[in-house]
Amino acid sequence: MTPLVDEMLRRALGHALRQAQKEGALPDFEVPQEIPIERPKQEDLGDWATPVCMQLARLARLAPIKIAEAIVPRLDHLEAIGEVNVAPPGYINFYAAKGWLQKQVEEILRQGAAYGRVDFGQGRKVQVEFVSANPTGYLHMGSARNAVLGDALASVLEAAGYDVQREYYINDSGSRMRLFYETLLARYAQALGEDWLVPEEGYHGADVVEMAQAIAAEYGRRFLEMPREEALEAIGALGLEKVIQRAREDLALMGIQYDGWFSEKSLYTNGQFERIMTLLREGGHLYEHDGAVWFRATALGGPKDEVVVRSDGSPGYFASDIAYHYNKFIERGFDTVINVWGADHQGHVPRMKAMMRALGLDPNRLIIILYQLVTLKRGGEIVRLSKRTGDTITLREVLEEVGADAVRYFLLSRSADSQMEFDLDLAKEQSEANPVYYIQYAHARIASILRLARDISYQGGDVSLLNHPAELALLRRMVRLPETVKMAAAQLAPHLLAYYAYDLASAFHAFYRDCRVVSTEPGDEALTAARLKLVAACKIVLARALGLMGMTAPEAM
RNA sequence: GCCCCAAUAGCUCAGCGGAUAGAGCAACUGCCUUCUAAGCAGUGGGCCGGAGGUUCGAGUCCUCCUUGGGGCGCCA
Repeated sequence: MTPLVDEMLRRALGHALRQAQKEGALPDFEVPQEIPIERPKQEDLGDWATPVCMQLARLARLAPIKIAEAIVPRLDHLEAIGEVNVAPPGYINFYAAKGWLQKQVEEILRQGAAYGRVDFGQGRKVQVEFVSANPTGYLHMGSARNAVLGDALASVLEAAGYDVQREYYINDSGSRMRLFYETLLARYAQALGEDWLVPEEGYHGADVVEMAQAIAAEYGRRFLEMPREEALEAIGALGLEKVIQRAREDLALMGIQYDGWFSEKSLYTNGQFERIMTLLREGGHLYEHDGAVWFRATALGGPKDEVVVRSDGSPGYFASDIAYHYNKFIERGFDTVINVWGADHQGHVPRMKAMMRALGLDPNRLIIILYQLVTLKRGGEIVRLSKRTGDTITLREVLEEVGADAVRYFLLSRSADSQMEFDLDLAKEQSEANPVYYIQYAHARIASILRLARDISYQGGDVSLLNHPAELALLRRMVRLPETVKMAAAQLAPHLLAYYAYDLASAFHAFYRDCRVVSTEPGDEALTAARLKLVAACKIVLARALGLMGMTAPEAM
């Protein structure tokens, strides 16, 4: 675990405030629970700052500057902090101690890939469920943002000290699947020369055609010779398997590995659904109307009641969701569950919260991350994404065209609730001047330096020689990884990583220009060793930031 | 009609209620005999959609309006 400077400052400030009150330098007032610590916008104003004295001015009935002057002499000494000063209208500014910055090089090298881990989550069990697209065809570009967000969020939470499980929910039950199976059977028949029609509401994409052709090639006319229901079931099972297999492959191409794939159907075959219905009925949350079973969501803050079991006896997807979340919280014991959904599912959120209350669970333990939909552009035209009309661009196509790293970076560098355009042509054209390469290039440059210095031993390098402004500026960026991880976890905002990584790369490139690492000048051996240590540590931090975003850190470009 | 998200530089977007609002792309000017020029240094570019309000302090919070996206099914 890496200790966080901002937390140490908070403690020191709280202590100093109380001390000043005890000694009569400040009047009695309640010391705020959370003392704000910020990063000043301009570097010359310090590495950390607190505006707390402005907030306290009214409570203390003193000028902010006076409060600051009472606090500063009573601050505990912190190894990380050098100079402390007071600036109008009442800021306390803290400057990182040079010796501490230099020492972080050793610390980063010692921690290696573990650098940046913080103890924010305290081991709490969190599940991140993401993508979970209906298995009615290949994953398309619309799922990419979900995949990237969910995976990066999971990585960030892991680094922040949570016990994280990544899960994919397979919606292998319900009316959509029926349509998919019917489409597949029709396409299969077509592949065998039969004159079948794809259902009007079915899936008209090329992916189903492809799967049907593969099945026809492998199994021949077998499914045409069975009764329709039997054929649907048999070919459906094959289709589902192909879709899931393809999803696994596509996600693996982006470096995404799940811990669990959860089948919706299993909720019905193992009695889970029946148990939860009994539970809800006993709790008085269900009633019958027009032959359907309804959930009384309005009694629990929902905008309207919801159908759980349709009048034809088939459970709706909300029924599954209730059973599924019961399983997550009660049976598997997650403290928090995060579901990543497209904004087109926003209407489900209130009923999910109502469901939590019905299960006797704190609704805040279920966090739904809604991300705004991505509009895809090609040739200046907006591509409408719809699985059913078949007007799609598959995730695979985009990965092959643009590359996984670029897809991840672009989709990750915007906050979830901003709508965004993804211009395929632009992403390809600009790939040379792309931020992705800018960051990766920094990593590759370091790798190249370390290759050149292969025979130089720098273990004993003296970090106190790192005094050049560019070296210290780089160090200042490097040591921000832990707090960036914490902030990204606290705000569930992995896009902060994208900006951090860019900043870090930028500091490295500036350093690279100003400071020669491997020097052939006689007498430079000690400085060379120190700088090799610095860049080796920087490489670790860059790789870590890239890794958290699921991007590769190339050794050469 | 009601609900959710957004609106910041020409374009794409950052900006945890605090100091002089930032970055990339695009435009313009310089820099490769030395560890990768996919780089560096610099210039120009802003009534932070509009109107009120809260606050010592608002791009950030609240209300209303405008514009764009998405919801409001016995679909998911």
